[in-house]
Amino acid sequence: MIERHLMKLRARNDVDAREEAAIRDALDDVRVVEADTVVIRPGQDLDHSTLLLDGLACRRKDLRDGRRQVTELHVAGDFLDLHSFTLKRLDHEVVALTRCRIATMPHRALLEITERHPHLARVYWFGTNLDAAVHREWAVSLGARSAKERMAHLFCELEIRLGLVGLVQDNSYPLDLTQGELAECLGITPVHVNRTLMDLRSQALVEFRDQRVTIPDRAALCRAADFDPSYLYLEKRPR
Amino acid sequence: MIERHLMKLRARNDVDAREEAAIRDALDDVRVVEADTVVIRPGQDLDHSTLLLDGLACRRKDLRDGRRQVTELHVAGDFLDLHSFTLKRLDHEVVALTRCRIATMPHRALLEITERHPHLARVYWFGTNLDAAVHREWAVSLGARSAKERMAHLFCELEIRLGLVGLVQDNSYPLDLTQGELAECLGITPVHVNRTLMDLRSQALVEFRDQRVTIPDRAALCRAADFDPSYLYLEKRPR
DNA sequence: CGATTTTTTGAACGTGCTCAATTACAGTGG
DNA sequence: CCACTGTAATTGAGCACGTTCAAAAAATCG
Repeated sequence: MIERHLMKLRARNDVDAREEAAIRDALDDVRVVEADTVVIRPGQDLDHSTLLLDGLACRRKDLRDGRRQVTELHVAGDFLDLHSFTLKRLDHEVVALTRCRIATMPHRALLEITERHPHLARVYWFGTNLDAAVHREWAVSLGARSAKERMAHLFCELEIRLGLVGLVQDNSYPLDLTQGELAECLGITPVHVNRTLMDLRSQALVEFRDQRVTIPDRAALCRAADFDPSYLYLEKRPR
Repeated sequence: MIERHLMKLRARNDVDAREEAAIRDALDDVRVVEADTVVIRPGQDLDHSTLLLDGLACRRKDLRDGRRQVTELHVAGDFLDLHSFTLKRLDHEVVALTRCRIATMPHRALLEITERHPHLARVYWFGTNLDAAVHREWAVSLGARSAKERMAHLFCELEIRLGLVGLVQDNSYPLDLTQGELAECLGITPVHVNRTLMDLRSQALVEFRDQRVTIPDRAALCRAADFDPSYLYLEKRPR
């Protein structure tokens, strides 16, 4: 059940059996939410954090006039709002983009973890800092990269993040997003997403069809994206 | 010396005398760095975090071809890299934009704080999550707002953040940035910064001259910026 | 004061947007 | 199985925001 979450944690940090048990104990409620459901509303008082067991979700901010920006995509194994443990309310919404299986962890349980498992507490603090690193990279994409580079960059990021949790097979991974949703991630219009996808496909850099991304030539895509994975902190840190 | 830092913390969290003393004890080295100095290089191994006592600094990411994006501006009282406590190296550089006074806090001391002062540890965890919230809002600006809105939004953000540490007087605050540096924050060219500034000034929304920002009509500027300060988490949270 | 950086202005250009229409596709009920 | 419906993908044409390149003016600094 939390195997994907553990895979993600252990890619970067040591997590021993006691800590693993503490995580399992801290989780209580598991439920399924349908696609296009707002899981957490901005401003809502929160007394628990939510772990994504399966599916695709995102953090999204809405402007008054209907414009929207997705600030992060979440894959299986990610906490959707570990930061709510300290923030107690969110400045953004959390939305299920596909049908999602989620588990909740009460902040009370997180508080206990910080007291009884200081190392695990740092691992989780690291987790929120990793989200921030992803935010920074997206800001760079949105501010300094062309539409084509941005899109290539996102496909590279997801290839690594999904790979960590075992969801990449044969240069290909599932991505159940519409072109319109992709547009909200990339800060461009759906029409331009379509044209950019065709452009990338025509160069055999990425194929995006039937809810699947295929990357024929990883090195070429990384080059086109100016992709440097160091912001994903993939090396393992000592305990 | 750390008065600004305490003002920032206390705007959002309770910090008692014992905790204040722990912060003072944890800080050791104070020094001055000149304007346009790279304070922290990306990838560098870090065993301490750096607190900005005075001056203006930023987090900046550089692309291979010279393009750059600033992902956050830092004012007096901000930690420049509290996240390095868990990350141990940064995915971005930290640059002093003006002459800065900085103090360092060894990670060893931070580790002690997390063990001896769990509440203060959460306050600092909150601090890194606040940086992430600012990153998200910048992503929204870069992805979904026009150049004019972005610029107005940044001036609103800084008005609040500098206000918290006592640096706003009479609708006006110091901002020692060139138009070129502003361009790197906003993801537009220096030429367009110039034109956008003239546009904002012609509508009497903002005046930016002589390293100072003046906001004649705060409400009007917020409206033009679509500014909603809730992402800055200005309400005080219970202990 | 001369040297250098920053700001300002102009004109042509291009990436990505807008608006609109068409095509493809998936789901639903008859 | 097919007509019907709604959503998503695709294509086209004109347009606009912001860029690029270049030069001039102004401010800053030694």
